[in-house]
Amino acid sequence: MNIGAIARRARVSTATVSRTLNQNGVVRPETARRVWRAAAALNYFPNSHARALVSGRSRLVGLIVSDITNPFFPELVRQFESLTLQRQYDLILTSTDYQTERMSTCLRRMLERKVDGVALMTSEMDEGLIDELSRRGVPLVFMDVGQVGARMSHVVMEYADGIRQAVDHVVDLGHRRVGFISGPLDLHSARSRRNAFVERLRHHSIAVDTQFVREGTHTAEGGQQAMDALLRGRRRPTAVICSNDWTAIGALHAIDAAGLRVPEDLSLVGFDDTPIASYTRPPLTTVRMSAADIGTTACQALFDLIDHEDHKGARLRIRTTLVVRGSTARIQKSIR
Amino acid sequence: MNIGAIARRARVSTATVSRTLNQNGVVRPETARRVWRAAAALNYFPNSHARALVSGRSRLVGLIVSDITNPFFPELVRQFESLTLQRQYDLILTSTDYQTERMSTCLRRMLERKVDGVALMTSEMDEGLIDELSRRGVPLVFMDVGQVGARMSHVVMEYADGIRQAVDHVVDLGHRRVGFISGPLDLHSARSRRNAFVERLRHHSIAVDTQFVREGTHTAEGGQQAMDALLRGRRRPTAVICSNDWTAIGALHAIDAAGLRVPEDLSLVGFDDTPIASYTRPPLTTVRMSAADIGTTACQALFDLIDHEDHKGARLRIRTTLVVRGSTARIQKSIR
DNA sequence: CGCGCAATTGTAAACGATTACCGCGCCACA
DNA sequence: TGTGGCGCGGTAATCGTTTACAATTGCGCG
Repeated sequence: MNIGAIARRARVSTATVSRTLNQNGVVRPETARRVWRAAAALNYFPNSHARALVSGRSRLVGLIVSDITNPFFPELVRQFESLTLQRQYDLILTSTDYQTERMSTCLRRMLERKVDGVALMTSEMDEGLIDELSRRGVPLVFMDVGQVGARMSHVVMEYADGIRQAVDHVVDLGHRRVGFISGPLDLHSARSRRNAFVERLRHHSIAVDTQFVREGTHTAEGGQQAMDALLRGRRRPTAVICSNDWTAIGALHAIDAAGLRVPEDLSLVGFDDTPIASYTRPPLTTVRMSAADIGTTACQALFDLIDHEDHKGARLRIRTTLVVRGSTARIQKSIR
Repeated sequence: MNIGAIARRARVSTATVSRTLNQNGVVRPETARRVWRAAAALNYFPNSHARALVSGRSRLVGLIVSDITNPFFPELVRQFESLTLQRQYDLILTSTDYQTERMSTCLRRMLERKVDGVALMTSEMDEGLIDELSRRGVPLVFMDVGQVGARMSHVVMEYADGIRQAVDHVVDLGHRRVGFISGPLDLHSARSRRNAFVERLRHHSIAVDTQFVREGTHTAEGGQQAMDALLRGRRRPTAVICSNDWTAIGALHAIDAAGLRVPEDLSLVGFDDTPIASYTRPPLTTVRMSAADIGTTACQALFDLIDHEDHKGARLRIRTTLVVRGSTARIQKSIR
């Protein structure tokens, strides 16, 4: 079931078969029909490896994320995959599981597979391999953390802006004792959110109580523990901003367990606006950062690079919006 | 940077290079060292397409799911991907988005890519292409719905058993007016859960009130609407079992909005035990069906088929466990 | 010293496509 | 009638590996 078999059956050469099937080159309609018939009869489909070998292009793109299990990613992956499918490309998905070493093997394998481009959203980086990719002219799209340059674009998430919106929101509501539960601070994205928080409080001339800034893990468990700690403190915040929705969900649990109510006793803000945010009790006020947008933007950026040899690389920004739901309210009384 | 360049640099033939790099065939240690040095110096890595072309094997496996966005899948994908990585295989991920046509194009592309195996967890099937795959001897692992045969295994989820556990649980707690919110009934998996529900009630000699059995959509929204309908009914159930966790979360919302409490006024059971289940208010009693287990099992089954030409195909069962949390309680009073 | 065998290494044919290049008719035009 | 051009289609090189088979080398032994 290769091109040769078709050629024999249609009594033409393999060159003609190729020309017909790819609709390039000129073939007499009558001949073409014979070829198509033969191909159909033999239930032929091309061998993409042979194709890739000669053309040097694989119609394969890679997507590297740190952890698909993070509820932020599925929507991103979905959009990305959907677009690659539309373009008749296939998608190789890998997760680094936050390990630089896994990142390296993934990249290396992409190199071996001659992927036409790679999009990556992780903090783990292997500079050496990234260089290698870029030296070989493989288009690269970074999300979150990365650079822009020849054959590489960067999708920048405006975390800081989102956090500013959140801070402004609770300050508007009269809160002055504002806490923050960050993600793991070895993550660039977590640090930048925390820093933005501190900065924005300063901007409002509010002293930052270091007791109010806790490190979480971007998981519900981490949020719960951090909130526990906040509630045990001598002074309590009246509003807490979380580095992501899951942290907020964990925090919600801790607050509940302490017998306090949201938003009456404590206002709570999440980040990401994952689907669950509308279904917590109360529904979560959160900073929306559309994973779908990011996926779409990144994929388009990648194909821009793939399609245009001379593309310079671009910096794309993902804006955030504050979604006010039920977990924040005007300050009513101070706690303790 | 191909095998020929290394050969020249190491002053050997390409055959020797290949033998050295693949560690098969015998090569004098001294020669091997020269080859390795040359390979390292040239920063060589093999072209997997050329390899695949000659060997006929691609070290690529496909994973087809209906919708990565369904919170049940990420954990499954993660495990699956993790195992394929361990085996030095790459993973092509595609979602069908519940469309048979997308399923077809995905399968066809896998065929073209000469994947060494495919695992699929969707209801959409293209019998013709499945036959094609199996005729070409491509190992297939079905999850949820499928068949077992030559070169194909089936990971069976014991939905019915899980539903039985759920029914028994609420019946044990004294409930007799038990409702059910199903998934979309065009899905095999949803139907089998609903049927198991009806059957098990009968087994307890409890009449099945058709008003109590509602169709949802496996989403929070669907659960909310279905629960709204249940609560508006003349008679209300005192316990409701949901076809998945998201449905239960939606239901929880509807109950909340109606001013009722879980579990005092109404017991609620979910299905899947997705991560959110422990973080709802109250924490959700649910039937655990470990997505991680499924991913692991399916991947192992797939590699069993890949590794053993003569493997007959197996039927693997995924057991369920009831996880009792706070959303179910002994019946206290009837509503209305 | 010559032979046989084992240990190495080289040569070249695959794998399945794409494509540059060439050849063959045929027609129009001078 | 010769010739240039065009439409069509075939031949064969090419992509980067693997591997069957052949060739070479070295060594032990009679």
